Amino acid sequence: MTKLDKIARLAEKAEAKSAKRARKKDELADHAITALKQLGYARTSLRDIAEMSGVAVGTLHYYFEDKVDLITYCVRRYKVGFVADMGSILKADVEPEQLADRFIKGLSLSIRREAETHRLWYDIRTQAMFDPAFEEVVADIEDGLRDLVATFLSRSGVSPEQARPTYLVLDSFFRFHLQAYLRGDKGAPAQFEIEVSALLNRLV
Amino acid sequence: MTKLDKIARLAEKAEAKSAKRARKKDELADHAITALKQLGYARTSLRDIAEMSGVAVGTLHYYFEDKVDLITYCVRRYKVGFVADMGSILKADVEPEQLADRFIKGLSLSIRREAETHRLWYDIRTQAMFDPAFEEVVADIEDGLRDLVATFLSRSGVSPEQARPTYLVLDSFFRFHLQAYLRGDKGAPAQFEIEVSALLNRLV
DNA sequence: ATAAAATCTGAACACTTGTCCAGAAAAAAT
DNA sequence: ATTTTTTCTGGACAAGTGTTCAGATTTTAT
Repeated sequence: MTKLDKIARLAEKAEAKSAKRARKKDELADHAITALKQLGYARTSLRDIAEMSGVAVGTLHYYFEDKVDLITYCVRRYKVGFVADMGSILKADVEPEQLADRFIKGLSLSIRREAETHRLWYDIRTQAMFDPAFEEVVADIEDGLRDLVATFLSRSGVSPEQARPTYLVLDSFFRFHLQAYLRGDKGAPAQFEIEVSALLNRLV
Repeated sequence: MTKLDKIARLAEKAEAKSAKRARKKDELADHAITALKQLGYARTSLRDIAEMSGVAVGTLHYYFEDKVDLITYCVRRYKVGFVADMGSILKADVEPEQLADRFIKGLSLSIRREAETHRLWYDIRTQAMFDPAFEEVVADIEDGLRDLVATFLSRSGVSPEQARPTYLVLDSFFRFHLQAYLRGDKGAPAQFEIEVSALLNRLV
């Protein structure tokens, strides 16, 4: 066995190790998210998360620097997933007309399915107004969302300059009907579809 | 002195007393707001507020039921003032063309002048997604804001049905540029004016 | 089988939180 | 001037917070 082989073997081991650690981090983050989306950022303690994960408090600190590190990791993880989900809708080969419809339906479905997770996003986004520790992750995610809208618009033949304003408009309707849905208004997602369709038709 | 006179006198006293109490409540609330807008809902303790008011913690409980009561009182108080301010702009006798301009300028000025207070509003609005105790005050204020937009639209000759969607759009731009402004982007309010003007011109 | 390294535990720490309340201080009524 | 009522104080309380860390446990390497 040459020296290079040895080094390669060691590198492999190290990688496998950090991959395992990453998997465990994600596993913990997933449990943390289930806790966070129920209680919100301020009301969720590390003990809540530890209990939810079936793990001792110390373990959380073994994997995450501190509470902020844990929470930003969680938010990033979930929102990346959301952007990917919505992105896959746009990748499917569909006619431009159907595209907008699918996009909107995807969003309204997400209100129904992931209402609690989305409210966590709005919680963190608001926290960022007070705590600079959240500024970066919020800006990153908001960029991702804007890009998502940009690809949607470019596929619909609209100038990409409209990405930011369109994102903002979509977001405000999304947030409003999410709020209504959380308050018990089961018809909110359908209403969301109607109102946003009307708005996009005027734009596209 | 007749018996009726006596009763009237007593009623007067009672009224003066409760008026005095109301004034003191408002005084405390104003101090509380200065604390809340710096730290946000979750991070502001009753001790912070007490210190800011130059008063002992017990005094706060003498005037307010509990923390939620105090905070909702504060939010209501400040937002009512904001709606009144904006409403007075609409009451002035101006041409419809100037109206939109004035309205937008008023909003952008408020970003500059009351940035911290507005972020408190967004904080509470998000809290309402988790804590039903805030649902009522948030719904009330949001109704007030929608009505504000409605009167603006009716003066501009736009169907009042557009009030809700227009409010949502204005809100999203307001929130976004407020966030940018708080992050240090001094040009955000001006940008807000430009973007919203473009949007309203298309609508009006 | 043994040693070493990584993983995990949960008690302990120092601190903060909202709330309560006996009693002091001030104001109002008599 | 005296009593009654209102207003206010600030210490005490129980519960909860994030963080630390010595040591137990498990996994990995030799």
